[in-house]
Amino acid sequence: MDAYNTAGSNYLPTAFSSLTPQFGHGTDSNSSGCSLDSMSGGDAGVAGPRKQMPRQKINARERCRTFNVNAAYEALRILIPTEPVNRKLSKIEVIRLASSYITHLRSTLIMGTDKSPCLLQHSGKCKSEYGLARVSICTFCMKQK
DNA sequence: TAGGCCATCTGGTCCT
DNA sequence: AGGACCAGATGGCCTA
Repeated sequence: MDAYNTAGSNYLPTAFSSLTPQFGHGTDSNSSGCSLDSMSGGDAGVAGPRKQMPRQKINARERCRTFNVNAAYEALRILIPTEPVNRKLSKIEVIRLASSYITHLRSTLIMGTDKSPCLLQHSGKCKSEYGLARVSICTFCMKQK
């Protein structure tokens, strides 16, 4: 299931390999280290023979956008506890684990304990705010011993 | 080698 | 009109 990990650990985006992306503080989506000036370089030679000017610009902008998306992923990624600690999560793992981690933290708040709060909450004593007793196995509860 | 993950390109759509 | 966003296609890299 979660067999995919660490695969792209040292995967270096070709267009950004020279940029040394400033991951980490990507809360500001506009200023997270991507500028068109620095990346509209002369690649993208795929386009037609001559009319590549507008296409290059669009491609560079899209690369910039992808860069910002990845910065946001990275910002989220570092908030998620992993095992081992430096395990690189894929994007889909980031989304899924962030979701379950938020649920876990919310259960911690509600139950007032960090000892398997999700299991306690779903054991029947306490239902969610919507009255639904969700049966789920919390990765973060299981991790604690 | 197959499958997973990813970056990039590209065209379409929506918004300002 | 130009920019932002999105999804599909494509090809490369990496691991089992």
